[in-house]
Amino acid sequence: MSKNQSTLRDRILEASRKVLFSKGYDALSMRKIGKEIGVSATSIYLYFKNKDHLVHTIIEESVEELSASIEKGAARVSGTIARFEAIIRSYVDFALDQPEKYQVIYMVRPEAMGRYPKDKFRKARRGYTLLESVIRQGVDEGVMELEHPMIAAYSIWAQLHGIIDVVYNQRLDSRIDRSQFIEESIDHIVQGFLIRITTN
Amino acid sequence: MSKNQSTLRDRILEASRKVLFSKGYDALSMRKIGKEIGVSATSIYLYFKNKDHLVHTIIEESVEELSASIEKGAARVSGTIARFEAIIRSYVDFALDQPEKYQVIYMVRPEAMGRYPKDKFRKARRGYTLLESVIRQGVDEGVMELEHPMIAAYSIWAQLHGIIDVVYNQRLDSRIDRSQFIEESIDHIVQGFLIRITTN
DNA sequence: TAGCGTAACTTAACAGTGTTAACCAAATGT
DNA sequence: ACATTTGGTTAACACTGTTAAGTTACGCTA
Repeated sequence: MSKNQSTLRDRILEASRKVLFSKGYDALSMRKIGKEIGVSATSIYLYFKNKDHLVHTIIEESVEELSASIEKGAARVSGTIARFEAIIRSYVDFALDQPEKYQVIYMVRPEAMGRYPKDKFRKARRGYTLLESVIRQGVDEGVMELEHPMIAAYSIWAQLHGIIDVVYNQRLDSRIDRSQFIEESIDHIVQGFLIRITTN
Repeated sequence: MSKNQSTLRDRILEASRKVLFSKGYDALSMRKIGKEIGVSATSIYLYFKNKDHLVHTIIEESVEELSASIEKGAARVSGTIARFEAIIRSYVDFALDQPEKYQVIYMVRPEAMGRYPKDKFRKARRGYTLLESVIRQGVDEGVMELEHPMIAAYSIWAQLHGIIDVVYNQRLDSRIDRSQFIEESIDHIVQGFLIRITTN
């Protein structure tokens, strides 16, 4: 009676992704997933330790896609600054083009996160690692001026996340045009890292 | 038999604040609040329409305090850039000094938010409004160069939020010193808005 | 002073949640 | 042919937010 060619684990993931992407974390319930794919809720526990584990698996998928997307974007151009900007652009584009996938990455609060720890996040660091090396290159070439490339990389990440977060959580003033806000924000962030001669 | 001098509504808020600040949103349950203050869970519905309304009330409190704190910080200094920096500092300091109060502001996801809408957020805009006017002043004086002060103000807000969010959600690399990260991030953000002569 | 109205609160219940323990049937290995 | 494992099930526990209905006690008016 194999409902489908694909394995049950895959069907669980697929169904979960669907409701997670469309209705959000709170709407994701084990019983609903089970009903959706015609199986008892408890069967999910045969493949996932608990709900957090299930969600975390999906998050990992998205993180992987984001990383890949950034690497691809960076590879398309050459030159340090161009590459610097390309990485930033790729991050933002991913967030805008695939809102669901981006949002699940930041969906789960750290409390629940703690149980499935850091080593899983090595992948997440891929994008940031790339950014850091570009920054390091920029410093060597003298187009950027900063002391700690690693910190700078994380800082950019955080600032971009803040921008996207505000947009998606609708904390923007209604008078502000979404994409204008994003474009100008990117500009400011980028400019904040390039070398300058300040008047005074 | 008045358990306390204070009104029940106040006692509900106090208890809610306590668990919200210490254990987080997920740990906040109507029954627990009731038990904490020796009253049935349903009594809460006499003073708050539902759980969202209760939480929202507490959020408002915190937003109010943040706004006040920023205004106070801005008033302490004079000069446009000093004031610009003071606002940013006040925001960050509030977030760092009163983590619980800051975090509740961004605790609730927008879905649940939708029901208690925007007019309540006018207060939240007070801090941003102040920032916008300072930026406008900076542009007039020629120390800042940007096209849309309103957008810029929102952008700074978002970037700062991103920084704090990353810190609190422990998405930072363990090798990075927390306060160093914050200090350098502030620097970059500020520099991103001051006037400059880029060496191409 | 009796009676009414209402304010403040409670109990019981509904429908849902994550998770565990115990059980069962079919497939597989020897 | 028998034992073991695999892949699933049902029932139950202890929670959750929320509603409806019931109760108690106080204040006001006649």
